Amino acid sequence: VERVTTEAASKMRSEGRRLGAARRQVIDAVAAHDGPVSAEQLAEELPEIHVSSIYRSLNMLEELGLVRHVHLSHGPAVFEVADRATAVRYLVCEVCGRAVAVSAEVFASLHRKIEREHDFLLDSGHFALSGRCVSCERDTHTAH
Amino acid sequence: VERVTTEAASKMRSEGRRLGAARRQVIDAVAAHDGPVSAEQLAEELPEIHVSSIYRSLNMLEELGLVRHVHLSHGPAVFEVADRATAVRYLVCEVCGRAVAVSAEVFASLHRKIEREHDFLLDSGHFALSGRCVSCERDTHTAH
DNA sequence: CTTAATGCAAACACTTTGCACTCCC
DNA sequence: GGGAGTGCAAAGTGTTTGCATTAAG
Repeated sequence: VERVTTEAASKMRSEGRRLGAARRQVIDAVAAHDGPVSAEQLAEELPEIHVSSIYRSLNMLEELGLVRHVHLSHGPAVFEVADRATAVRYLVCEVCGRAVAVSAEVFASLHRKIEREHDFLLDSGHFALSGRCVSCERDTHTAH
Repeated sequence: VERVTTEAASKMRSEGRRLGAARRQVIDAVAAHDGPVSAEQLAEELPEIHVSSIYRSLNMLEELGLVRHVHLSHGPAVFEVADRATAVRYLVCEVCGRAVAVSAEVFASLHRKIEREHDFLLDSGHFALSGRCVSCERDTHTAH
């Protein structure tokens, strides 16, 4: 959590970037969450920082490779620290909206298969995988 | 192509829906494409139909299960006839933006694995999978 | 003739941008 | 004190909605 902020600071300095109030607080806030956060949520948590600065900070942090955004479904993108984002994939239920994180390793053999058969290197983390929890699926069937 | 329109007409009638100009033309246009189309593309092809009617038609066709929309990346959703949409998955290159369709069967074992290990029924078609063509990957490496 | 479908304009959600001001280095 | 960072307002996409009008059944 603290490490992220320090790493961010040095990366930014080494690129001639400065570390203003918005940036510092956005990094800290993203790192403080254990799951992904939307820009709007961050704006609520940091009332003195303007939304546009939050977006700008997130974008620059993403360029530096410290943060990544994921699309869980329709609705806003969500951000999280890069190393967590690369370790995890999200399954989002279309019915209840819940997002469950699963290890990226679950996709390893699919990656290999697609690289072999389609000359394509999958980045299966950028968009969540949608579907339905078995429990929601059951509910829609009994409800018919 | 013709079959889709006929099927649509009967499904709609059986739900007390009417078949106006916009709907008929939207169905035909979607069916005429062999790949996915955005609402805006359809609006260009059908200048006498207003965009909002195109969206309304697409949404209702989706409710009837005749059409599905897919998110290829950022940018607008794209629509295609339901049976094609369920047979195919898209791999979208983050660099060149090209979308390649691959058989849904490629994902069959992943589906089973995720159902078994996470009680989750994957609908791997709603969002495209992003990544990079091997050729684009090569280019970004040599260009650094 | 009744009520669903359409066109149009306005609203909406999310994100980016231009510009003046601020404050980090 | 010079230029990157910030706030604010405004614009930009992509999509939906309210309402008066048209037309399908």
